Amino acid sequence: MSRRPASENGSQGIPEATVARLPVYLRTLYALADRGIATVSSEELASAAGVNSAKLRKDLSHLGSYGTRGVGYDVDYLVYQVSRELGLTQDWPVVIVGAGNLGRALANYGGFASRGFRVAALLDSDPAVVGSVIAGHVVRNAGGIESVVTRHEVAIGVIATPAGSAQDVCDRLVAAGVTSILNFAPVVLSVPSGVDVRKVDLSIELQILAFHAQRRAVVRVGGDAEHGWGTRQARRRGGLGPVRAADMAAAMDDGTEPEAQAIAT
Amino acid sequence: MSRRPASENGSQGIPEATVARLPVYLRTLYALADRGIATVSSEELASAAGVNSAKLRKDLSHLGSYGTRGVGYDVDYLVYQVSRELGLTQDWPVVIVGAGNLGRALANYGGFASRGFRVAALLDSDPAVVGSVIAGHVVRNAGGIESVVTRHEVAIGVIATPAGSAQDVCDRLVAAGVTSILNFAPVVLSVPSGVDVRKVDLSIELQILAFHAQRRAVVRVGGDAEHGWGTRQARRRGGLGPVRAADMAAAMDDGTEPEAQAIAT
DNA sequence: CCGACTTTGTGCAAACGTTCACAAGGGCGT
DNA sequence: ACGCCCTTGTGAACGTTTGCACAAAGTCGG
Repeated sequence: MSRRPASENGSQGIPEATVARLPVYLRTLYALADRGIATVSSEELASAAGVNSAKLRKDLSHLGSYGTRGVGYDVDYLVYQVSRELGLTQDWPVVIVGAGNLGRALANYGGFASRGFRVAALLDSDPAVVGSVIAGHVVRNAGGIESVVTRHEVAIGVIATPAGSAQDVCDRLVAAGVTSILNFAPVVLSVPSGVDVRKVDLSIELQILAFHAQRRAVVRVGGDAEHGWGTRQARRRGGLGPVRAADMAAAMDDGTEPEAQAIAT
Repeated sequence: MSRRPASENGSQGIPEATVARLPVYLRTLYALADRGIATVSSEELASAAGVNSAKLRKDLSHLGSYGTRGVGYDVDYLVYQVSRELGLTQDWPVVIVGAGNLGRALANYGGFASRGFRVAALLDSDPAVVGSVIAGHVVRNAGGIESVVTRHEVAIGVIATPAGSAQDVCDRLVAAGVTSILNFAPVVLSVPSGVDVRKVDLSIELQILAFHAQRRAVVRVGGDAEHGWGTRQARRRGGLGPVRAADMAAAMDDGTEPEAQAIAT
């Protein structure tokens, strides 16, 4: 993710963990405003945002002193301050590369446009898709990445291609001047420093859930003692050979397959 | 996210940060195996997975001692160990609620089935969609959540509904016995303890990218010195009413940052 | 069989994030 | 004008995560 050393955070510089929560606060604030609520305490806002109130206050304190003691925070005012801090008071043109299932869903996604993000172009390399219209956008040939990025001064690119093309597309986006990338392809992208990559990976999230679900199941059924060949010490094997075949057979036959993605296209 | 206190981690119990990286290692390992590589060092694997090697080794050490000093890790064997730790040696039936753009994209997503996850059912409440076939699944009425969950012993639910229905759907999934939820709707779900929720939110990711992109732009153009009305002390206003409009106007037309100064206090 | 070389696994310290608990500050009723 | 009550903002303690640096442990050539 191109982590910036926090040392660079002289006096400005909001902790990364805080930045990641600001959008949640913002959304929550919008919801409150919609319900006609003008003022909110840290306790209320925190509970609506699903965090604890001390954390919320510390997070907001990084933006400045925008609350009123004994009263709380003015909703509209805070909306504005958080938006400004996140850079949402300006317009962000975005290119989406890959117009498969996912790219289409993204282009149609309403929340996309709702916070200052605007789809500048939707690109794909498949001739069968190029030229079709999706969510009001004519799908352009992926060959045009450079010209679209330059002409619209796009800073944010979304990669919704299959894994195989992702690094290529990424390189071209970066070469064209994109410095922020949201990657949906299940690969680790390598980018020069100064470029920010965030990834969204359904499969990873499911695997994390599976881990916890499994742990719950094991605890419920078997207690937390170790049993079978799972014990760490017992697992140590002398050489690298004999045991492996059995292990692998067990692993293979459950339908697990290697990569082979094709999210889109 | 229902965070478990790490104190509960006796000798087993893998740090959350490690769990979140295991799927990335796993994917990387599969890619290596596909290229016919049988053995890999922590340095190589780490660089392919985009982390540093000390972190990788520490992460893997939580699963056991599965490497060979002077040699590295056997790829197939490690694949199996990581899979087992994540609970991917068993089959996980998943229900997807919401068959809109996103739900459809998810149902079609190849990577979904590739790691032991299987779509048990696809549900929607819209009569116009119910009955249609998507990715080989007949869309069922959302009223059938309970029976589907019970019959297939579903532990993982995916919410791909609009924000407004998400909490309802979530409550019903939980009541039916689902303990792990992957939420794509832009709301904070509230669940009883013991239930695990992970969220995926495109809009949040974009906003985080926007924050960094903006920061880069500001630094490049304006330097990091403080200027204008930004100082915190100066920011303090008397009441909540009168000054606000002016502040906002000022903030609007001067595109620069009020941040930038000593947190000292 | 030995010694040189490679790579793992881990103790430790520093960085980072979270939470508690409370002083400082501001509104509001009297 | 005063004092009570409420809520913010933050110092300090604690827990978690990262990364360095190196001893332990294994391989491999001779």
